[in-house]
Amino acid sequence: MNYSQILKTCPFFAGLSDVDIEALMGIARVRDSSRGELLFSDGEKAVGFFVVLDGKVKVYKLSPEGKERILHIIHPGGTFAEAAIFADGLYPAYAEPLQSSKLLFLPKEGFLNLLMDNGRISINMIAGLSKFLRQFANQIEDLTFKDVPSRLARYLMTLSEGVKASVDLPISKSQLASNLGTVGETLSRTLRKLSEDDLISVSGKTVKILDFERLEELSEKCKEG
Amino acid sequence: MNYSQILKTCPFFAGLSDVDIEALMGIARVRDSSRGELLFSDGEKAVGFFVVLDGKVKVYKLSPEGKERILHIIHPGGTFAEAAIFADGLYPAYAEPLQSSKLLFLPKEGFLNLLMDNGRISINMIAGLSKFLRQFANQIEDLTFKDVPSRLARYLMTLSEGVKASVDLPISKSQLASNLGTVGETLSRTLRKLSEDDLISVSGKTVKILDFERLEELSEKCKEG
DNA sequence: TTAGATTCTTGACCTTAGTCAACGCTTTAT
DNA sequence: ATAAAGCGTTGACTAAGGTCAAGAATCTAA
Repeated sequence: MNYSQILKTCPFFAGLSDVDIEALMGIARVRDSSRGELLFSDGEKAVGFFVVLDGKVKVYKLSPEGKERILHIIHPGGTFAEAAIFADGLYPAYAEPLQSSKLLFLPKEGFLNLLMDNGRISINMIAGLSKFLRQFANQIEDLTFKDVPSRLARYLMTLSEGVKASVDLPISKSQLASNLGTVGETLSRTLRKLSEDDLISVSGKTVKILDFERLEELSEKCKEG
Repeated sequence: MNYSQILKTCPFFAGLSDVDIEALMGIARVRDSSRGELLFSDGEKAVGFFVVLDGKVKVYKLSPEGKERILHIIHPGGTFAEAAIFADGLYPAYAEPLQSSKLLFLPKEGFLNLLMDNGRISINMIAGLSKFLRQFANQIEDLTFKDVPSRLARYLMTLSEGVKASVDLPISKSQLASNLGTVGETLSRTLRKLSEDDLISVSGKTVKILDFERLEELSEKCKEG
């Protein structure tokens, strides 16, 4: 199987010439990793970053008491920890696969050399970081302005891309709760409430959207708006 | 007054050669802006980004009801909106000076051209974005794991750099509240509580730190930890 | 100085959502 | 098949912190 082909489909490598891709592949290592295996820890020295080829990886923080808060879920084509090799040289969080995953590891040293004289790669990297930043800004906005039902509604609308009437949650409900900044119990209750209001119907991991209009409204609504 | 000299002291331009700085100055425009003047709005097309030479600028989001949440306060030497010209080409928030400020405006077009064949500038940009990302991740962590007293304590410790016994709040208390993800009333109560516990003493904008040890402890503590 | 406008403080109240605990359902392993 | 573990649901309780409203203090301008 040709990894270069996979790479071309992912945003981070979009628009790169074959030569650039080859250069990147030259320094990359493929790594298979199974569910629950710790890829790196918060505070550990950053030696490189990852591209997800297959599977799913969660990046999360841990409170001193051991409660986890998921910052991102990375799907195939996504990258993670790319900021770490610049910011302060330490990984800023924990990372582990949610299922068996195939990863590409790009070591810091080699990558920095490539960047220095490859404008295209640099710009892609900048674009990727900018999008991340945007995502984080939205998360912060959500956490301060929106309550749980509203955040859940936004999540569902995003999943359905505004059209699909039926979506499958890509992760477990407790993981989703952590990603939405809440806990399993509250998510459970909120799903029930939205069902009772006939906005959605839930069966296992499958969520049917019954009323796009009101769900959209809810997702835009703010704390007592 | 020589702006190139100022630029050299700010992280975003650190390590650039004189030639690079001149190239940047070649495309930059100086702009004076007074308190409350809107620099750009959320959703507006991004035509460039800014460097603060003098003064202070707040970058904030507005809820539909008009409540503001400050995402950053930018001090001299800092940049803002640099991610906007990459992410989706729109400004992600509002920006306005908290006082009369001197800004440098770098137009998108010219800047992208520079980036394309200047590895050093690209890498600085990447480093800057990475640090931002780190900050945001910390904010999210704080919002989910820490309560208001703890966030305030962390803020004060950062201001005092762990040593200064007396610090002046650089912004108004309600602005600070918004930046800490709370409201004026709660900040006021929290400041009082910390005073009553003899951790600090407050008089106007001046805060004296009476007990570094316990303040540090508090800043690290989590919700019911 | 005085008036007006902000900003800050305080009290009373109320809502959201987190905690704890118990139990049901599903999945995996032996 | 049955145990064991993990995930999900539900109820009762609690507390952090937001809202509203009123008053005090501080700042600004004529």
